[in-house]
Amino acid sequence: MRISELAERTGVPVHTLKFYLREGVLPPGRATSRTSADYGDEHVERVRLVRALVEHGGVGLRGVRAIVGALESPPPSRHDLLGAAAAVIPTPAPRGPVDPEITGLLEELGWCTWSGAPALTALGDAVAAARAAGVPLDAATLRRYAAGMTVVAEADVDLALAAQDPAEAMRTVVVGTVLGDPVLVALRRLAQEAVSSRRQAAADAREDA
Amino acid sequence: MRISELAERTGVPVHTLKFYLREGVLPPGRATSRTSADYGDEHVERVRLVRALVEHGGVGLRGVRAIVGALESPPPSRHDLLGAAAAVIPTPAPRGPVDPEITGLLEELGWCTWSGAPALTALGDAVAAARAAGVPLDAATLRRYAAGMTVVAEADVDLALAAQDPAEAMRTVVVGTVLGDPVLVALRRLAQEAVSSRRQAAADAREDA
DNA sequence: TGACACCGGATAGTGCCACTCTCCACCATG
DNA sequence: CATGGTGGAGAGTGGCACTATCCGGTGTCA
Repeated sequence: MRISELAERTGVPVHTLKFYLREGVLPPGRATSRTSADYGDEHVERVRLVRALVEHGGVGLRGVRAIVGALESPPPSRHDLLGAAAAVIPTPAPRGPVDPEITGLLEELGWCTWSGAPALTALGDAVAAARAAGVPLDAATLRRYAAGMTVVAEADVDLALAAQDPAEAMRTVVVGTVLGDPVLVALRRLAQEAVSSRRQAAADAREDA
Repeated sequence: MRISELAERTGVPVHTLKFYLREGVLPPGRATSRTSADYGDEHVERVRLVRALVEHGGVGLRGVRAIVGALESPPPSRHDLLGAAAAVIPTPAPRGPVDPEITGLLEELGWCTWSGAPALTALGDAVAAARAAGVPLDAATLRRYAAGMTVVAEADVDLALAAQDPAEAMRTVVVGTVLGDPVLVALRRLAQEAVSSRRQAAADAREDA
């Protein structure tokens, strides 16, 4: 198909598609002449991926470029998969040292991670920011958070293991992680409401009794 | 203290503080003369809150203004607290209708939420985006996600109930929700790694046997 | 064959937003 | 009295995703 049809099918303006081509997040089509190229279903899929990452994942085009680059050359073995995925998932720049309390907590959980891992510094910074803003985020709460995220991570790993080939597993891990975050955030809001109203109902029942 | 000392204590440039004053996210100090004002510890706290929300919460100044406005006039009763908090927490604009599968899932969980709630549409859009990007996000996985987030939400509600006064509870809910998101995201990454390596170890052990 | 829209490619411009700088009159402090 | 910080307002900066303009070439239909 031509670029105009690609635009029509994806709902993305032609200008933006050209921009994506220039930025290297959309591979060029098979050139049929000097001034026209042929795009296939894989381009439609790619455009949808890019849009989802940008709009819902909050990923910049630099991050998208890294992700699609990794998806195009997936690691051969399942073992490196998670490392390769972690290397490609955009993470906030580290802002400060990690509180020893955090590393202690992770050790206690048996989550031995290489000190300096992006997710570790991100955790340290996020906890420090929350506390600086006045949230009483104690170790007990963090442990409960960790328990909840373990449930989530089990589901994540199962989803990745269900993939047929390494390329699909890679896509599931990377894209599922990035686009799964907003899903989890929304579920957290809904769960807060549900838990709160359940507690309220229980309190009312006690009051009536 | 004067604005320069406020800048020094918070590490935020004077120009930025003036900007925050203009944008209404930082209340003016007590004027001691026509060209000088006095700032207190509450200003230091507020600046730290604003920085945390902007830098780590990814909240824009418009959202920060809404949040600090709500924190200054907290609801009197605990009952409205969650509603008031939900109204103030920035949510992505709804992009499309919610898949009936999602609403069915929530009903099944007993999370009866007003159709059209921001968190509900956000969930629908996030799931739709993930699926459009090729992530096989099935209902079973969503159920597991919901289970994990229930654990998180229980911790959230307990944290809010531990607050002394409604104002502190409000701050804990709103700020804890916004700044808790990056904490959870980081924990998810670490949990994925931990779960994956645990599974790997188990598989190796089976192989050796 | 010729008109014409469309194609690719490159350059420049837009809008948003958080921040930063400039300028000014004024006052506190040495 | 001189200096420099202060409050206040406007304009400028930089990053980034996108959008518009322009160009020569080309497929297509009359």
